[in-house]
Amino acid sequence: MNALSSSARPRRQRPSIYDVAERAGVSHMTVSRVLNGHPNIRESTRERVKAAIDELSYTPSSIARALATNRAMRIGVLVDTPVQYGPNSTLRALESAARTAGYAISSFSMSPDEESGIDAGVVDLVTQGVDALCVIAPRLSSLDVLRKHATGLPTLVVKAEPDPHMHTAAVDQHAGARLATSHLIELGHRRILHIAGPLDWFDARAREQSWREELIAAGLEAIPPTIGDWTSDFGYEVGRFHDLGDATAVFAANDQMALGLIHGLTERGIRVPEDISVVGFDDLPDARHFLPPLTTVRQDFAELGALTLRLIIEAIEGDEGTEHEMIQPTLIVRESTAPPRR
Amino acid sequence: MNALSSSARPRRQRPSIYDVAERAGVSHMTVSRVLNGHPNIRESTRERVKAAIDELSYTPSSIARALATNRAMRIGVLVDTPVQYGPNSTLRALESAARTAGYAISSFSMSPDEESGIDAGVVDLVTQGVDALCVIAPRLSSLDVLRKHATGLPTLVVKAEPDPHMHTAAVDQHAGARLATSHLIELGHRRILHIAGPLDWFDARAREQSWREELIAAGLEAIPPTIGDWTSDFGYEVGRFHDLGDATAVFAANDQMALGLIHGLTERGIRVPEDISVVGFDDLPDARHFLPPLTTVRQDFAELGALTLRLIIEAIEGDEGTEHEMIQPTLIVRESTAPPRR
DNA sequence: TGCGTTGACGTTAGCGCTCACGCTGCGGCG
DNA sequence: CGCCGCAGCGTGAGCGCTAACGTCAACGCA
Repeated sequence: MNALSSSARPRRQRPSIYDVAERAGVSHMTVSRVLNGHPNIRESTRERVKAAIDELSYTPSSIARALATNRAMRIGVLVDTPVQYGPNSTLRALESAARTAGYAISSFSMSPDEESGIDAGVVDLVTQGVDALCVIAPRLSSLDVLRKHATGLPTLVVKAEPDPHMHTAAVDQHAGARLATSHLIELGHRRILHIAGPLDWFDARAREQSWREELIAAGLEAIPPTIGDWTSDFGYEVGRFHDLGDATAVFAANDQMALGLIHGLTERGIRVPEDISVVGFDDLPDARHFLPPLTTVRQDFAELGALTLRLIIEAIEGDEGTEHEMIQPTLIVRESTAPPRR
Repeated sequence: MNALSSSARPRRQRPSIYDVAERAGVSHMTVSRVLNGHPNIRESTRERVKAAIDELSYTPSSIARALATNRAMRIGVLVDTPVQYGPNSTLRALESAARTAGYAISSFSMSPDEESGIDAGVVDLVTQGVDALCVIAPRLSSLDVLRKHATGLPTLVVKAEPDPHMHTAAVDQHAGARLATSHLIELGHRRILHIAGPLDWFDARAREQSWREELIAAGLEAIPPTIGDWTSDFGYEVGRFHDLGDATAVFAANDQMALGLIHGLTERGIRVPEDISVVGFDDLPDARHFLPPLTTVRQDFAELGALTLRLIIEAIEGDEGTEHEMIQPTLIVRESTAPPRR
């Protein structure tokens, strides 16, 4: 220790492990061992140390620990448009799961309007010294960036298709879209439109693709989908102004576009579900109070967060190969769907 | 430097400042100076160092820097129920503002269902070594906990009333509630109900109080408000089952309760706005597509985030007294309000 | 009695930085 | 011509921890 130990430590900052040690009459190393639950510590000393710890109300510095162990116990999360319900919920669930596992989260949000791209995010998080990277709701282009950067960190992407180069976890988007589409088919609909999300999003692609496949499997025609941007504004435009032909049902790629769609249709005098049935995707907490209450596909984000974290930790510790796991969504039938009248 | 410098550094981890120094043929200190933009570096050496930096694609370790400077460049944010639009937007805006100022964010979410209270959050963030604390959308009880813990860190609370002990910033909730209420009064309504948020939330209290005051100032009676929980489910209950007396208008403390309320009213055969006008609070991105599109009070969360960050940084650097600043909300009139028919 | 073993600690070095110095050479000035 | 001063670097030490050893009694066992 240094010379001015017992008396004047310069500024009364947070107490260090040495302060605790001195107070308990042991070496700093013993304190460290107590903190980390090592064996071979006499019960009496352990208690002395613990007493000193809360007399000083000492908290270990995770910064110093990170420097010494080269493990920050921190996971970096890149998340696209976290104002959206899905990404935000996933992030929250992940944060909660991470905390119980002793990990902290650093999230880097990318808005479409900000020009701070995924590159900047990766650099930012690497600088922060995270132990792993997780990407939520990525665009196709994100993966190229990730591959190019080659951080050397374990990386997991939340997407519904496996990837040869990274770990993946997701709610099964394909199954969800099939659920929605087959529900409409079973009700008797033959002309089923789709309002897709931006097709540079994996989730949007998956939903569009499985909608199409389900229609074809039923011997129905897949009219080219309308490509939206996830917003209720866009759904409104479609409902208000687009030519819907002889369609009797619409599968919207998320609840917000479904909401806007219903608004637009209603203004035009088209009733839901009497004239047109509408299915959404996500099950927003408010979807049950839309007018009419929305039939939609529910994703269990809490479970997704837990699953994601589990895979990330496996990747940090083991790092054998690339894993892929999925969670099954469920269909929630409410009042925005009905059999067609014609 | 240590003996095995030039050849075998044990494991090819991230390069350190010494690797850069060696490659540029200077001392580590010179590299540090270049990194921090110190003067008194010859232009030629600066360039050599910069070249070495991106040949090695070196990124400084913010962990080591934090340990050395005792400044983590990190702000800890405690946020209540971040699935809600308001708190989530504030958090995002704060994150974005913080990043451009060179700060990172550690957020600790408290859900009502998790028992991880604010105490746990404070300890967690202090352990992470944050430079300041920020509390978003707090309950009354949170402040007691904060005061009790006495972290010694600069602390800012997002609430509409000044506090003698901490910095505060907020959207002016009182002004917002007055805006909503006076709008209804000006339309000619005399019996104006209020569905409040949980009264242990500062924001809920402020809105309730100013609704009341505005009514009294206009010589109207303030019927005791219904106390809700922010959810559309609750709004639905009220709309569907509560006795509304001879009220012709309702001011809901947030958009979600307004949405549920309209749903409930509609099911009961009460039309909005013909029979009852409804005003919300928040201006959710989807509120313009509710049926009918919702009249509501908009809060500029981006500006709030920027303001909050500015005050926090002032607190970290200066720390004189406690400041309080507010942002003004605006009323967005849409179709859920109209003059009463009687 | 001698010696290995083990429990219960202490000592030292080092993680990647920054801070406070120390040192050198060169220009200027009395 | 001597000396001061400053630009332009380099040298330690130390931030709060942990990993890897060292140490030293007590104990067991042949």
